[in-house]
Amino acid sequence: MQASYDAAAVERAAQEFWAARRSFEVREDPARPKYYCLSMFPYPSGRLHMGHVRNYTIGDVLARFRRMQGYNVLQPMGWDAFGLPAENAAISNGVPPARWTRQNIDYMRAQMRALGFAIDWSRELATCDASYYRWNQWLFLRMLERGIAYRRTGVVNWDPVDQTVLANEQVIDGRGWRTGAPVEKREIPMYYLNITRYGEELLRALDGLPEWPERVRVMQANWIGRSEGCEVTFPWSADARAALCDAASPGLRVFTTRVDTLFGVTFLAVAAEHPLATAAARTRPALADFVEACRRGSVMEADLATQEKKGMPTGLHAQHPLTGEALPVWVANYVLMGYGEGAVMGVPAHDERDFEFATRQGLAVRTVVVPADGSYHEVGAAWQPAYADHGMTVNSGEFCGLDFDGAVERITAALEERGLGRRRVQFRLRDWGISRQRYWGCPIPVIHCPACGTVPVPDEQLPVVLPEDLVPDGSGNPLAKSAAFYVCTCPKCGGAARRETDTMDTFVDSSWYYTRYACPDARAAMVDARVAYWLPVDQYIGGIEHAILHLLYSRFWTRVMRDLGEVSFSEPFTRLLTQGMVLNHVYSYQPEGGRKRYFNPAEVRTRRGADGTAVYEVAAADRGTLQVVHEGLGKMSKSSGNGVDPQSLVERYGADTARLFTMFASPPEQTLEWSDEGVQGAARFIRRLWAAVYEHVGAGAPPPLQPSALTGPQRELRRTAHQTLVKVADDIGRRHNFNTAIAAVMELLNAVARHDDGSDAGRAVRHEALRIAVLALSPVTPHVCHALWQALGSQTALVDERWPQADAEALRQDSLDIVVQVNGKLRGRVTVPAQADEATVRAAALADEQVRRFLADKPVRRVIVVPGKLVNVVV
RNA sequence: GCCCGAGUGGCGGAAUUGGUAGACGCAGCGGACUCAAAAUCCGCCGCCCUUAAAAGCGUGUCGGUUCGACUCCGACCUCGGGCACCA
Repeated sequence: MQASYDAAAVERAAQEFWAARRSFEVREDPARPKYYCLSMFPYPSGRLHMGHVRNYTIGDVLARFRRMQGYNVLQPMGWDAFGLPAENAAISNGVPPARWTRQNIDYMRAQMRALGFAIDWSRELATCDASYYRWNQWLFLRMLERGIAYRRTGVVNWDPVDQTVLANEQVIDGRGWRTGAPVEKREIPMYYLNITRYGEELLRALDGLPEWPERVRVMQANWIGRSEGCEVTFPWSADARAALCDAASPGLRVFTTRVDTLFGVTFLAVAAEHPLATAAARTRPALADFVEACRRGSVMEADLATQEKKGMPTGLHAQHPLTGEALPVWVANYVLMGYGEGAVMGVPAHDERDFEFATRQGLAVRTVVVPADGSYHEVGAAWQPAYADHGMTVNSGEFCGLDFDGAVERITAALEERGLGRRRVQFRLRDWGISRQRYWGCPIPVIHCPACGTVPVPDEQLPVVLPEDLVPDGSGNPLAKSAAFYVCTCPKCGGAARRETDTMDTFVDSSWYYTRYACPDARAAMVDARVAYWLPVDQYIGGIEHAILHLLYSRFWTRVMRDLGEVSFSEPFTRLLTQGMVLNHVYSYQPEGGRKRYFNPAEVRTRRGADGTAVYEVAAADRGTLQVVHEGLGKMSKSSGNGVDPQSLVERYGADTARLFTMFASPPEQTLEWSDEGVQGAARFIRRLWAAVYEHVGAGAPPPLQPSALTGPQRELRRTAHQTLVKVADDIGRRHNFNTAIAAVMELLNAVARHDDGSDAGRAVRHEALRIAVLALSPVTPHVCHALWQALGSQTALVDERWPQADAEALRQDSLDIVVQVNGKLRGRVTVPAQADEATVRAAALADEQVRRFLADKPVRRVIVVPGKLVNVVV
């Protein structure tokens, strides 16, 4: 054994050992319990960032721990290889996305190997491989057959200068990112997946995911947004009927959850895209301008929700379904075409948005619900949240004096009788639009024939292969300009036809990759029998930012596969761990009138200024130093220039130090603050562990441990070691708090360092303690532990070692320290035998001198004894 | 705007089911070793008042429940994630 720790040599040796033994390649083994441990696959952006290191280290710790517990552990890895950044790179440097992506994958794979993850690389896949995405296409065709996939128009961001569709990310302050032109909305035909068909099931099944974080389930439930309400038809007045020229339309249909407020309706409002708005705009230029104005701006919900509530009357009317009153119909920008019917009934007295709108437009406010406690009888001039509460109906004709449930029931019945309403469940969840007008994605397998219409590509012609030599230039999809791609013959009539040039949303790729890992080489089918052994995923690890979309789409896609008989489970991920972001300090400098520049914290030096406050400086290229501003902590990102390159970290300290620091600095669900000093602390601990083993081994092999013949301090160290075993297993296996598991091993090493005992028994106890420390830390720092395990004289490889049971005899305690409080304040401590009963503990507490001082001569009113912990004396 | 989180010493964090607030680490201070520095080892380290001890105060703010609250409840403030075409 080397006297000093050489991370590079230790890590190379361990990785070569694992590679030669193919330690992490796994097969189905029905005799052993399986554990499928999966981290979200990365987008191959070029290099790993610290978020990846954190994500994959968490997964690796869990995978290695479960392996030690005897599970047959699968930990695969792959690449979410389609997406926008490859096109952006192509625009700026002319390299085809395929080449850029594959180079990035090669580089990042090497980085991952250097970090020593226990990955079965034989299962690696990339979503840009035709052998993978052909099954996206195959399943899409099955969905098309069943009506789960369908075509309709949808709204997109349109850059009028580049003549291209923009992603939300490419819209900055309502303008195109490259052209700066104001973005417009445009309706184009797109493919949708009918996820709302599964809305009810996706919502209910959340209850069957007890090992998902509560907040993720809540977010998904809110996203699905099931609400029970009523669909109400307001019959057209003559003016609206005339304008619409649609005899089939009986009236304006709205959805409401508050049909109890029906008598408070003073106006109706429709979205700018609603057919009535279009019809009314034909004869009213001002309204046409307003509708046109609503079409400008982005399609993002956050923008729509924060914009000023504007509206304009259509001049048309519809009739109240029960009173026949003529109600004005407005166009309002806060009504969304995508939700419900694209029209709402306006009840200013009992809905905050309607109240704001009515106040601004001078529309009437009619109170129809009052609280049971009589706290108000009339809605006032300023909005109060209580106005939206359920209460008792008033001013509602024959429906007065009813509570919410009663009013809903009777009013709905009255509407049903007239054929103007019915109960309905409405979801906030919308169908999933998967068409992207982009090149670097999975082609949608349909053909447009002038004679036959839209024709699915026959299965035997799959995959529709994406050509890999095209280079996007920012002016639209190059597939749409590539005759070699789009010119084809119709599979039905054999005539000339045009291939669909839209590609699929990359969320499709990531909706089932975890299933394919079970059988990455299956050629004849999407999945095969091996899936039944490995799936569902036992532990999924990834960023909280995926809490809704990716996880919901995966749950949906899995159900579609289930209904097609491809898999037999409904939920793909049994346990979910959502890791927090990695943060670092942000430093910037903005010259007057110039552009703000960011500086990496590694370049910034801190010193005390004349007044004692911190001054931050960087060395300027030309002369002297430049004073920069500390903006606080921010997510590590290219744009803030505050990233830490894992590569240089591994080169400087080794993979184990990188892994140890990221696991120790904070619990996985919380944000992680980068700290160079913390990294050094992690490196220091590994050196200390190495030195302790080196020193111990240098004294020769100790004799076998005789547990029954130990001194007090020897028993104490042994107890600490076995307690550590229990705590680390619980912290890693149940709590996923790796930071406290590591702290426990640090405490054990501190105890070993204090254990200054050269006797045979003392050395035997130390030997056991060091073995336990190395074993317990091995999921986190596998390389150095691999070497130390050998140094401690083990015949077996650590990677094949089992997690030992703690020795109950070693854990046993003879006496306990009990805390004594007087009126809830800590006043003393007493030591009692471990078996002492409540009366003994109580007597010992009351007899304690410190305690008696605080009791003085006051009568004891009550004594609370918490067994094994504390006594509280109340006076 | 809507939905979901988080706030504890100089710093990262610990306190697992309502029961000792500050484990472990970082930084700092003092000491040992060294010609010296680095590394390493030992000790101290919430605030306040103190020679010291003891007392008092203390988990974003305000209020409540309880013998007892970082933990539960209500209101507020600040920071972060998501909002359907970034992944």
